[in-house]
Amino acid sequence: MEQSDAATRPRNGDRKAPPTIYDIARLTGVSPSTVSRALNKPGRLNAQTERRIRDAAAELGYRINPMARALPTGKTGTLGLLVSDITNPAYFDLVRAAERVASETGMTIVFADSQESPELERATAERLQTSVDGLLLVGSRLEDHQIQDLSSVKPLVVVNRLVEGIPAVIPDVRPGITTALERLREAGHRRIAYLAGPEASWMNGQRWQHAFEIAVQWDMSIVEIKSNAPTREGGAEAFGRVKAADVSAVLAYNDLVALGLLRECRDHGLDVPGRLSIIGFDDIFGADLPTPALTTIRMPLALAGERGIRRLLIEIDGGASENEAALPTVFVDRESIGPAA
Amino acid sequence: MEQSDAATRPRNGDRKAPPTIYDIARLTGVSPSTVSRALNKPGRLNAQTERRIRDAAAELGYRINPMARALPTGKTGTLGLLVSDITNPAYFDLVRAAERVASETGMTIVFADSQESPELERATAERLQTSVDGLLLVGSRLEDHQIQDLSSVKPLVVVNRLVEGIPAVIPDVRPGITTALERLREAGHRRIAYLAGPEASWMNGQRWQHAFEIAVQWDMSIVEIKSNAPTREGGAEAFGRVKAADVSAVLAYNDLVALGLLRECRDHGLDVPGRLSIIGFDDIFGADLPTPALTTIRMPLALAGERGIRRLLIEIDGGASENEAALPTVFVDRESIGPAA
DNA sequence: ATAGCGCTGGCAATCGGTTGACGACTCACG
DNA sequence: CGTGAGTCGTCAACCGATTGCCAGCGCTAT
Repeated sequence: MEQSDAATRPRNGDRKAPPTIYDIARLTGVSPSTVSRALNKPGRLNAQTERRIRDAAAELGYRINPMARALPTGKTGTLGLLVSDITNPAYFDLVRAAERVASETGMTIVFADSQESPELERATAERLQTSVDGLLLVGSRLEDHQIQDLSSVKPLVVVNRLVEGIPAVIPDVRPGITTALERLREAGHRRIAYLAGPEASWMNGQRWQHAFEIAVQWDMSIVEIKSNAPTREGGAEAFGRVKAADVSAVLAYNDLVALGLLRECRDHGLDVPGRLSIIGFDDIFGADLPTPALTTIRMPLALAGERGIRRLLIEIDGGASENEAALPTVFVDRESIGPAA
Repeated sequence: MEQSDAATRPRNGDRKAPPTIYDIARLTGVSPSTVSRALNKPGRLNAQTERRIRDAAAELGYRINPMARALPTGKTGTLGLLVSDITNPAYFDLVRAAERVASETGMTIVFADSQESPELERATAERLQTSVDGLLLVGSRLEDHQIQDLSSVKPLVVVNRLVEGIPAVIPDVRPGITTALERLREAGHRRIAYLAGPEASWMNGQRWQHAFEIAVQWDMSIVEIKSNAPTREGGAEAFGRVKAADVSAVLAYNDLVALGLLRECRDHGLDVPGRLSIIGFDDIFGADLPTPALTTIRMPLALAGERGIRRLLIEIDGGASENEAALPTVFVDRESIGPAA
């Protein structure tokens, strides 16, 4: 592999310091405070002076130093985004949407992943808090009081989680689950299983609870099957228990475990959807790839990311909290469900 | 959906200012500068004084204010990560590895996505540069001179790209492509196609160039087929042109286009690998999901992310640049190639 | 003529740390 | 007992912006 020549590459010492408002002030013969006003209090100054200063700033290629501004104002222009597991494709769209909204409003996203570890999540959250204006916690595995503590330091919004006293953006899983169970019922399924996610996940609780209620209401039997991890491996590993449960359909915590289970079924020659129907959750990238393509319940995660950031911005401004319309989930029927065996 | 009660939620005014070194100084009866030294120059002070100060700091729950530190030192403790498209699963592992290494060394990652737009990439890079110690550009779509300009402002490392005078981390595509074409040749393929990626992508050039050289060397014919976008849609859209090209195998720019093409073949009843063999690039999440599972060339992207950040840290320290061992790609044989029709 | 006002722009303090220079103090040694 | 070498902690300047307060100016209204 070719290597760049150290002699021609700019070393740290070579880089010239970027221009400051003092440079502009000197160039235009005004004081630094006037420059500051010209740049961020339009109208406060004489129009000509302002023009002159702006031109000089443009000419020098001036860019404000966010650190220097942060000191007196206390605003860093930065938002923290903390997700439980970045390698879960479910978060891709959320992250991107969040990043887009943030940069549209001139904010910068600092980003971290807690790798499903509550310890790491707490430590990271605390570290980030010193340098951001607010924090967006997605799929937090912390306990309620820990989240409340964090919220007493800096504005904070949670996504996929409900905590007393904390602003939240939460998709409503009910419509998706209702439709899904309706379809299963129409197809003759009477015994189904819920393949669970992490216990620390609030969203897992929601999914189980609603599936349970609806199943009971419709006279279907439902059992909860544990999984080791909310990943494809976790789903594959649960195969034996699913088989032993003697159910005709499985609703999985998320698409990752559904995909893992689906693959394991294929490898063991268990026909899906002939012998077993499988429904996932999230509608992640790749859910439509296998044969049969995965039937799933789509979470509006890009929207959740956008709403989360907007909500956080309002929170930072000290704005009033308004009730939000719920973000509905939708059932996406593909190929992994069929008539009960 | 339940809504949190605005009255009980901490509003901005409620939050108390975090402790500063001045608070610690007052508490322990020393001067602020002594506190500063106690905290970052271990050994510079009397052991007892240092102890007393550290204890007081711990008791107050002191956390350093990164902005305040950044001002005199010029070091923000932050690294910028700019990828061409965050929704490409290829980058997930890279991003996560980068984040992990960064936080191990106490750095924070600020993260942005340029959505395949050079304009946006440049603007974002410039904006980030004011608040980071260095920038990692992954799969940049900028022109060489633009990258060089950026590099003259702050330390910068590129991944998946080679630019004169700029430190780079680059997987070596040769081994993977060589093995792949070897297999195709053994399987009797003589006419193959390269389904191309974005012209602004240096990596696309590499892949084409090496595939071309090796094909020529082995007396296989090879044609380049354009695609609209490096996505599944782009791959699907190229189906007609692939069919018209009368080749028995396709090497795709990346797994996304390979997957798109594969799906389109299935939908049109073109047997893969019976009538057409397909090889992807990257080995992204989901490549093993379809039937047939996608044969591909794996890029060591997590490793690239890690190396990229380490290299950047060295660059920031003004350290000497050392030649790096190349990161080899490996051929992952799954189910999408077979004997030539 | 003068008080009063709005418009402009400067002064200086401030945010929270970092760091070079320096003085006070201790101690050993000749 | 005087001196030189360390050791320890303080002083004060500084990083780059923001902002409350004030002064000078020209103008109008009384």
